[in-house]
Amino acid sequence: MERTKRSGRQQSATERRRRELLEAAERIVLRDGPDASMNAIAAEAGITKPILYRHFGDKGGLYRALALRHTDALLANLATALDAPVLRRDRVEATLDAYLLAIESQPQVYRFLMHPSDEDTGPETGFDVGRHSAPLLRRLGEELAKVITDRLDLGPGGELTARVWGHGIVGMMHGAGDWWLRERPCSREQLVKQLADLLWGQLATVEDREDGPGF
Amino acid sequence: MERTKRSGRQQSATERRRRELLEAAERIVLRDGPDASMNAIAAEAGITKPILYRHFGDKGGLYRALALRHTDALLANLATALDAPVLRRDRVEATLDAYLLAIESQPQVYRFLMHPSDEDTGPETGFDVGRHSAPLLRRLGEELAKVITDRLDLGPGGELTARVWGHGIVGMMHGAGDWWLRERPCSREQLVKQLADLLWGQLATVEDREDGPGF
DNA sequence: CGTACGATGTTACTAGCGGTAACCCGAAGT
DNA sequence: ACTTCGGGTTACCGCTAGTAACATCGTACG
Repeated sequence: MERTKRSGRQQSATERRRRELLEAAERIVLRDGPDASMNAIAAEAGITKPILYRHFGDKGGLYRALALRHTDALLANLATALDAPVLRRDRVEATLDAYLLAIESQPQVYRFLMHPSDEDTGPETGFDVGRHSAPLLRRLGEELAKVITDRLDLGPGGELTARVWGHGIVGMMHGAGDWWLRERPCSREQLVKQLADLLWGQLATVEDREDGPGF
Repeated sequence: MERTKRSGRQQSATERRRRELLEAAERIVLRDGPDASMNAIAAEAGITKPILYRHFGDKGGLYRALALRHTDALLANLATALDAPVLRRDRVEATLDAYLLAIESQPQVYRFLMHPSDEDTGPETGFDVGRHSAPLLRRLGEELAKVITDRLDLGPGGELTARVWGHGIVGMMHGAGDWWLRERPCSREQLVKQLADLLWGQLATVEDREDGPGF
């Protein structure tokens, strides 16, 4: 059992190597998009394919490892925005802005995270059909649901409401952000304001058009 | 230029054939998911690959043709729900319900439409980077934006607001629907009600928890 | 009637992908 | 000295999307 010295050194070495490989992979993914090939990644790292497979198992494993870092970073950002001690409206706007700033400043990372072709979530029980992508969105939704549950008094059944709202708001953020990133129809501040207005019930209070068949 | 007779007959024949091929493709896609191979589709149709390529150009073309039908059908459904002469809240709920009913009753079609691996949108000008999937969501968002613009009096800059809201609401519907379809945490009616509440500004009016650091 | 055309269909192939088996080598441990 | 083991390579498998070349049948036209 006296392998701590060697084993420890080895482990740190392999982890360093792993990080190097991940950085090379990131460079290639940023250059070639989500369909970067293992050959290209291996070449960028100065090695050949089997090493990648030894480290990450399969392509999904590499992509998951690669995604985890950015996912964690983004989640941390959003968590701080969500914890700011300000008015609720300001907090919501800050969170939206943090997300949009992230996807705006690194659109290639965003596209990679959101559309990882498809990977399976491993040997999961149940759910035999139809697993696809975007575990990030699920994590975001659950995280937001937790915050909502903690902060708001939603009464009985509030936990369900919080989860619905969490995933709904995240979906809204994602959908609008995706469209905005592609078309750039306005500034980030404007987008944040419009979305916050929507969440603040403007859709319900705005008047009908006078000329149309208003209902 | 007198080829109308033959040409017409031929065209109808080829279109019939095309429909047959599409139906075979649909059967396979429904069975094998979005990564159905061209070989499998051709085999199901009783032919071989090159014919598929003659009819649809490439795999993206086949998938686009296949997606178009369902997309149109879904859009038509939502349009009728969106045009119902009832209160705005009821109309919103009906639209949400129509969407959720569609994805609930045909989840495989839904997954195929939403995650078509990745296809390029053809020789499009501009947008050299980052095209991915889900043109359906964009169409939905734009359609909803049109309805909002037509119906609501949003004042100056209202067109932008309508588009933001359209894509935001569609994103909310999509995100929540995707999560709901996977976890089935509640009935469709409950989900619709919660989402409509969210759009009706409940997030802004609900009270803080008394025990937490409410802001 | 013959013939040229056009659409339908096939076989056989290329190029590249993810993934793997077999082997190689140099540095540590006893 | 000799074994063990992790990092690395070559060469391969099975599969995919996509294509070139060839065969076949029906129909329009001289």
